[in-house]
Amino acid sequence: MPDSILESRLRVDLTAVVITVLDGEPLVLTVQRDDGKGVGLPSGPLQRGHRSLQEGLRAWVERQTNRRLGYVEQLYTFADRRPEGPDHPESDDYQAVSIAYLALVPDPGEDVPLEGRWRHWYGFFPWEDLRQGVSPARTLMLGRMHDWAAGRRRPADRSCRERVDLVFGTGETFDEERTLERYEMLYEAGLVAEAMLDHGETPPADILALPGLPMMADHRRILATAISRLRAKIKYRPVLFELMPPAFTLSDLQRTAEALSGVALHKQNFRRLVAQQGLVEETGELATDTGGRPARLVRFRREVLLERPAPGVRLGARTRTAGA
Amino acid sequence: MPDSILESRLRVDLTAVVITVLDGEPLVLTVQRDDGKGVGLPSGPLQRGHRSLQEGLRAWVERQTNRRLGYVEQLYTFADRRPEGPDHPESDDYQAVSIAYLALVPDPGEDVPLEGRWRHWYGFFPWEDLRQGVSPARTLMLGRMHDWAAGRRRPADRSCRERVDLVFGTGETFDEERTLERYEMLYEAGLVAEAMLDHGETPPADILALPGLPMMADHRRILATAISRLRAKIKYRPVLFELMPPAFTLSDLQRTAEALSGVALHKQNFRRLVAQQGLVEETGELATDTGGRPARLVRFRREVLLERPAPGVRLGARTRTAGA
DNA sequence: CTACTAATGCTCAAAGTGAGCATAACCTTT
DNA sequence: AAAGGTTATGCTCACTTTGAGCATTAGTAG
Repeated sequence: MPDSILESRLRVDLTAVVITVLDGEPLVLTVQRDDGKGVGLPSGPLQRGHRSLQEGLRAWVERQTNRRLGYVEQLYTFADRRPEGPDHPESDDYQAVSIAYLALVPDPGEDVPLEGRWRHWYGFFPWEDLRQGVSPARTLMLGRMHDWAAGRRRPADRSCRERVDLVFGTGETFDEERTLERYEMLYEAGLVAEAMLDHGETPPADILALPGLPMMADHRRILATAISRLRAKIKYRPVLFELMPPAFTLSDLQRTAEALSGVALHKQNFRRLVAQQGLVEETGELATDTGGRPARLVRFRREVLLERPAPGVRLGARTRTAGA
Repeated sequence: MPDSILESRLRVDLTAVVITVLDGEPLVLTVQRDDGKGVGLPSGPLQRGHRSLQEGLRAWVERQTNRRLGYVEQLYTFADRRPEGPDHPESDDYQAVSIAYLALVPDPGEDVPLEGRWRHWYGFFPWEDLRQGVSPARTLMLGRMHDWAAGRRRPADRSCRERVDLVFGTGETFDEERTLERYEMLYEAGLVAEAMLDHGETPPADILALPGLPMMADHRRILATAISRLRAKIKYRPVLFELMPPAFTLSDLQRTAEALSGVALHKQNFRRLVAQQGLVEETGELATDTGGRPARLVRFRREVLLERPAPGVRLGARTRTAGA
């Protein structure tokens, strides 16, 4: 078969995971699709007139959110396939290629009308929030994964159960960066509603009742990709500051880091790392609304971007939580 | 203007950076374009029948190289624009979206006929090889960058010269992961032939005479992206072993690590790190062709992929080279 | 004035890292 | 067979980075 017949032109979509942190809670910008497909990420086709992929995305999101995006980085490119349900037998064609981006905006406030809505990350991934130790949602999902693992024989010498424990982490060994792996494992186990929807089935009530809101198409997977990337990246690039106001306290910074990483951090060590690396400088002012001793206000030293090779906010030790 | 008019369907290309290491030299698979565009990376359109993007790429490269790809990872998605030369005034359309992948194959040997050719990395990026200390090519390019920096006034307080020194590294501070940044800086300075070709001009002889072979379109940039990613990744994922034969010596492994990272490593510390992390196990055999004391042969412990969260080959200290 | 809260300062042991000396086991040459 | 070259491997030691926690400070609320 000559290639020219097989080749096809495709729609190219730009999809945005727009993240912010408000009052210590990580939020993602979502849109509600009219066609009943549910909650999704803002997304639009690459158009003539977009000067570049990233410019296309910026234009697209700014039109929707009325605010300029600061930090934007490409995440991953996915090929959406037509659903393989009974309606589309043997459909071997792509619907679109979708290029996903991660964008960070500082505290959005409530002043600007949004076409779309900020939602909590952990509404979609309740098992990813370990800040208060183990959440009931995490325990429940881990239990379900163990049930699933028990009912499987894997060819590998490592048992499936061990794999689950490794990826989900038992207590101290939770690796916050493996959000995507955890989602994919849950998907494989059929514990997320999308796994059924993708096969054209209606998820049974007991799946829908599990913690974790679904999203349309593969958007929850894209969000998981974004979370994994962001959790890794804050450690070696100063992206955290893209989410901060011009002046902030070290505790604010730590709260933001904890919001994203989903774990509680050791306070003294966190500030030691931030201070040692010269990531911030004092403004000279104090924040008096702390409830305790006033905190010094600091600002990000933009110069470090030019000075140091990998100036991330290394997170340091976590605080030990009883049952985490 | 309604979106539907602006929307366009595009060709989606899959581009592969296929890497191997042979006798301590890092190689990349290239193809020579008939149309006189020069050397490029293997690349082909996404076709109906490809089950996924990655499968498309695998099929595509396997057909060309007659060997299965092992490790494959998505690199980045680029939008190629129509050249803006005099022939295409105001052309505001994309030629294609190109999704680039990084693939690793073990020692290719010479047995299989290739449509394409393995070429040395450092033929395209001579300034990236610091294994023997500073190369003349690096000194030359750094000097040219200094000339360029001297002729510029930047608004930032940091001088342009300091930025150059930071990204290129002076002696001890060379950061091997910043290959892409260095390439982009050279591009900005007009010191790579592509910078002129992209503007429809013929590069003058003195640019073409500079070290570093050009590639067609933005393929050299894609290769730089791959090198940056790979140099970073070997430190926290055991991808190095994708390039090794089933049994190898620790010196072989180190040579491969040095080939990729472009720096010479401290031997004893390198083996300490590899040993401590349990990345390899002994086969019990010895390699007697070392020229000195025979080396123990080891194999990669695939189990570590399941055991440890980030089992990379941390590179450890570099050997101090006189003028590096 | 006291209790409470959060910020900040400081210590200390354990682990990880950079650098280099010393020894072992093979080969080739004398 | 001994000497000398070459590479592999073992080990030490100072220094830095990290994990963890104690102690003190400076506000607010009663």
